[in-house]
Parts: sequence; C-alpha cells; structure tokens
Amino acid sequence: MTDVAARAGVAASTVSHVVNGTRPVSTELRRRVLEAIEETGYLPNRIARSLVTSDTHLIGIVMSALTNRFFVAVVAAMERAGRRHGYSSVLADSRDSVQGEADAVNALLSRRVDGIVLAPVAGDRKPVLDRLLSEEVPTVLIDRFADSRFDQVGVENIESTASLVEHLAALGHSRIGFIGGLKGLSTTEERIRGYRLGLERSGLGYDHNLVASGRSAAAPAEQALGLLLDRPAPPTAIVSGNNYMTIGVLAGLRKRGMRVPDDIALVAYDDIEFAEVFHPRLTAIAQPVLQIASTVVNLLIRRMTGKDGAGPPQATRLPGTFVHRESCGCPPNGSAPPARSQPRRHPEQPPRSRHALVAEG
Amino acid sequence: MTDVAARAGVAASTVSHVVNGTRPVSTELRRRVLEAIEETGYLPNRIARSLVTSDTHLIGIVMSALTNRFFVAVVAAMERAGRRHGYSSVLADSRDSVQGEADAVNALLSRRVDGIVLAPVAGDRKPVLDRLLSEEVPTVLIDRFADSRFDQVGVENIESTASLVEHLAALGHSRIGFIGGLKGLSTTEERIRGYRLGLERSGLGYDHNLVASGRSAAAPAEQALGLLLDRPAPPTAIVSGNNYMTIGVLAGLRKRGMRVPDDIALVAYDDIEFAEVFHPRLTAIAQPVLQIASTVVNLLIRRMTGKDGAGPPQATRLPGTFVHRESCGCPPNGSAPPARSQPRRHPEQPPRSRHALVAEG
DNA sequence: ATGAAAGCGCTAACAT
DNA sequence: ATGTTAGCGCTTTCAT
Repeated sequence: MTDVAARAGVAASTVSHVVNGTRPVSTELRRRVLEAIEETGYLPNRIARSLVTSDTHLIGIVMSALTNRFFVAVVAAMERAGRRHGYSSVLADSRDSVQGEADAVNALLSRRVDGIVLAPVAGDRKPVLDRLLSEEVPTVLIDRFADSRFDQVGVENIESTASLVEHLAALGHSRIGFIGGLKGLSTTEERIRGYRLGLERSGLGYDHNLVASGRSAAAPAEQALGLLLDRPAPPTAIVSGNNYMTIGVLAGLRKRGMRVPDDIALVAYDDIEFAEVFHPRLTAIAQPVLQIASTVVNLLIRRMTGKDGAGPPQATRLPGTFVHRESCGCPPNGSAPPARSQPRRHPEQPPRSRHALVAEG
Repeated sequence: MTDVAARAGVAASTVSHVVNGTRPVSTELRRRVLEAIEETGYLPNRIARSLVTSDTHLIGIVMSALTNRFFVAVVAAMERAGRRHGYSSVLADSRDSVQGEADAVNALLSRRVDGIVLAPVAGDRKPVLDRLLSEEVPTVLIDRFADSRFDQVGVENIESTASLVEHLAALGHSRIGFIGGLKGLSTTEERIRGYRLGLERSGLGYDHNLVASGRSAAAPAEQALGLLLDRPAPPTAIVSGNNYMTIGVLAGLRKRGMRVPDDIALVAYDDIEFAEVFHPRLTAIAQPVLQIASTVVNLLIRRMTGKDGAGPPQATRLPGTFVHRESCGCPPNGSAPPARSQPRRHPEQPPRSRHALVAEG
C-alpha cells in the first residue's frame, strides 16, 4: 500500500479511501491511485484491515459431520449466501464430540470470526454455549435446538413426522414401526413426538415394541430394524428417522429378501439425493435446505451488523416437504396423500431442484 | 494481552512467550501468567499475530461444487488433516465459472491464506493460475490436472477405466457404451482414453456411435443414454463416467423399463454412497478420497513450511479401487473379475469405510 | 479534498 | 531470564 501511495504520489490514507470509497477523492488522484494499483497488482491486506476495524467478515461454521449430506447442503448454501454479502466461511469439524466442539469454537474465536453457525453435538454443550455467550459473538444454532438463549433455525419435525405416520395409517397400516435417532438430539425427540402424535390422530395406540433406536446411523438402524421385525407382531410399515438410518433399513430389508412396499411399507424423514432412482422410489420428508441456509445467514448478518440487531433470540422452524412417491405403497401416479398440515407435492411436478445434480467427480 | 501482562505483573512479551513457548520463562512467572490468562479468559488474537508473522495458518479451498459428494468428502478429510497441523480451512465456491474462480481466489489471497487447494473449473484458467504463481502462494491442484507448473493430486483414470471396460468385455460384451463427462476436464479426457485402451486390450474396435457426452451431470447423461439406446445397434453394456451421470443413467433405464444387469449391464466411475443398497448393487471404481486428501494436505504443508520445500512440482495419481458387485452381470458372490493392473476387493470383505455413515440429518 | 500521525494486538529483535 | 521498543499494513481521527 505504501508502494501504491508512493507511485501515485499521494498519502496512504488517500489510497485507503479510494479503495474503500470512504471519502470523496478528486477524479485526478483517484485515477492515479487506480493506475498504481493496476501496475503493482496490489491486493489489500484484510488481516491488517481486520486488526484496526476489528471485524473479519468471516463466518465460522461448526458441524458435527461434514459427511452428512444434509449438513453439507446447508454449508454449501450458506457459503454462497454469505459470500454474496462479502463474508467468507471458515469450516470446523466438531468430530461429534464435546471436546472437538470446544476446540473448534476456540479456534474460530481466536480467529475473531464475526459470527458462528453451530450444529450442537449431543452431550453437555453448556460450557461451549456459555463461552459463546460471554464472548458475545453472534451465534445461530442450526438443526438441533439446544438452548433458547440463542437464535435457532431448523426444520419443523413434529407435524411432518406425524404426517408420515398418518399417511401410513390412512393406507390401512395399524402396526407402524419407528426407527429413531441418537438420544439427546432435539431432532430425535421431536420426531418421536411426531410419531406419537401421528398415531394418536389416527386412533392408533403407542406400542413401544414398535420403536427402536437406530442411533442416527446406518448400521445401528439395520440392527434396530432386525429387532422390530423379529417381534411376535412385527410392523407392516416403517418410519425411518433420518437419511442414514434409511440406508440401514434398506440394506436390512434387502438382506431379508423383503420387498418394499409389497412386504413392508417404508417412509422416511429426510429426502435422499438418489431417492428418485431407488426402486421403489422413497416417500419422504425433504428438508428445506436452501431456506434453512438463507434464514441462518440472514439472521446472522442482522446480528453481526447490529442493524435491527438486538431483539430477543428467535427459534425458526421451517416446514419440510412431504414428497409422495411409491415406497409407502401408493401407485406411481396415485392420488395425493390425505391432506393435513403439511404442504404436499407430487414428484411428477419437478421439485425446485433441492439437489443440484451437477459437475464432476 | 496488556491486561494479562498487568495482572501478572510482567511485560507483554513475557506473556507472548509463555503462550507460544518461544523462550524459557521462569516457573514462577509462567504460573502467574497462566493464572492471569485463566482469570481473564484471554484468547490470543490470531489476527494481530498474523499481521506480524505474516502467516495465517489458513488453507483456502476452492471447489466448483460443494454439492458433489466426491469433493465434499475430500474437503471433510482435508479439514481434519489440516486441523491436526493447526490449520483452519476457508471455503470458497467457484460456482463452476472462470469468473467465480477468480473471485474466490482473490478473496483468499486478500485474506492471506498460507496455501490454496484448487479444483480448477473447465475453461480458461490460465489467468488465475498465473496470478497464483506470481503471488507465490503454495497451491495444489486437485482432481483435474490443468497445469504442470503446480503440484497436482488426483485419481488415476486411464487404467481404472480400462479395467471397467475389460471386465465387461470378459463377460462377453462387444458393444460397450460410454457416457463421458464435460469437455475440457482432464478427468473426462483420461477416462475416455481409458475406455479406448480397455477396448483395445480386449480386441474390440472403437465405435463413436457408442460414445456420448453426459456433460458430467445427471440430466444430460440421461439424454446421452437415450441417444445410445436408440442407435440401430445399441450397446449391451454401459460405462458411466462419474457419479452424477450414473444417477441419470439409472433414471433413464428405469423410465425405459430396462433392468440391470438383465437387459443391460452397467459399471461406473465413482462409487456412490448408497451403492450398497441399489438393486442390483453397482460395480464401480471408488476414488481414494482419504488418500487424496492427506496427500494434498501433506504436500501443501511441506510447501508452506518450506521444509524439504522447494523441489519441482509433482503430479500424483492415486489408484482407484475396483469394487466388484452385481450391476455388471456377475452373480452376488461371483468370482473375482479378470485380474489386471487394478487392485480388487470384493465388498463381502467390508471396505475400510470410505463413507462414514454416521450422524444426524 | 488531502496529508500526518496515532494505534489496532501482537512478535521479535535488541537490550540488560 | 526478563523488559523495552519497533514495527506488521492498514483505518481513522485530527489538522490543514
């Protein structure tokens, strides 16, 4: 920058002002400065800038597992939304442990990120959250609702899970099994509540023999499925609690030679990227990934810039979409499922591409 | 930091030295400093640190599409590998355009990242690459080989694609179709060369009527498939050039009511996360994601730290893994495919989990 | 409209 | 073994 100033024959502060447009500069000087910048290939040093302005235009993203499609989609969407506003994204994997989460947060804090997006791990997250609060760095919690002192954004779980159950019940199923997620996650608990709600609304009783924990992962879900199927009165339909568990369920059913939906019906929470090519195609609740991402980023930016800023923390639950296909037992172009609180759409009217199926591998 | 120094009754430089262990400090003073740090909850400001040391311990990652499973897996693995060495990762999506790539690189440069990992877009990347070179920031190119002035890491494409073709040929197929990727990507070109090599080795001639471009995405791949199937002499087996195109092929086959592998055999480049639950399960080349990631990070760190540093740029091509399942037409526990240059393994001996199927959605 | 100078929070000589 | 001091490359008063 000193170099540029010298070449243009102006003071450093003038260079700064033409770069940032922070005060009027005569056309002549501006021209000379711009020229000098061009010649030298000068690129402002944001580190130095940050030191004085004490903002970094950095958003820290702490996720438990970047291998998870849902989180990845959210990260990708946030990165884009953020960059439109001049923010870059720093990634930190919490490795699904309380310690890893604390490390990740500290790393971000010491880099002085302007804001943090955090998908809290299961476990005692109080210390980290307290820390975040005392450091006063704007933070929004994503996916899992963990602490009402923070802004939180996630999918609406109860009604949508209920709608899955009600759909199966309307199809005549009375023994509907449920494969739930990891204990201690709000998503898990809410989806179970949705399951019970759906049963209730359908006039069906709750039977704990029809519920097992798939611990949010494929392999345990496969085991959980085995448990349910080996009951004296096994379920005739299954509700899977998330994308990975659906994989486990599918694998388990295949090994047992059971066909969906002839031998057993299957519906799931989370749409799967490849759901369209499964045979039969999966009836599922799709999460509003893009909306979650943009809600998070907008909220965060409001908090960071202080504009409209304060206000009490808010929890936003975005509705999922009931994607009606055939794994529930309905015919390929069958009638719409029994209407209820969920917005419905049939895949024949192509989805506003939730997954951009593009590019190279 | 001044606060900490005051509380501990020492000079700021002493605080710095206990924090960084950069010079011996008496146990007494160290104790007092540590105590003061504890009391104040002091967190070193890496921004200020970076300004003087002129390193940020930041790695910039420029990817064309974070929605792509393969890239995501690599990013996740790099993030972990990097953080083990004290580096954080800044993400930048090039939005698959030359302009987007340039913007992304500039953003990273202006943040003074210590190194960059770049998956070059298709198109004229020369300007960006020249820029990178002149800025002298250590850079490694990933996946697509674009410029030999840089370190490059990717999968070996030719031999592995050839092995796919040879396998089909050995099964008796003589009309083997190929759905290729986007023009201008080295992966696309190499896989086509592999296809031709496989044909040649199998004593089969090249017929351009059996080759079509799926432009690296699902929808165009589905069209490309249609093209091939409508030929007077359609292929009896298909080789798909990447994961997304496989989705398109699968979708296309389903719409035509063609069954794999009875009506047509299918093998693919890129293993798919859910390949195990497809019916039939997909025979594919799996990319060595973890190895690619750790190779990239190690290389980058060597260049950044200057240790062992200089040396000419090197191109590393890591071998893929032939994952033999049933979509090729082999029986579920069939014999191994005809051996050739590729390492083989049968899924029955469980893979060193390429995809951690864990966590929550 | 422009320049001079102070200072952001650190590290690294340079002293002692 | 510890303290003092001079910057790192910017932004931002405060003068002019």
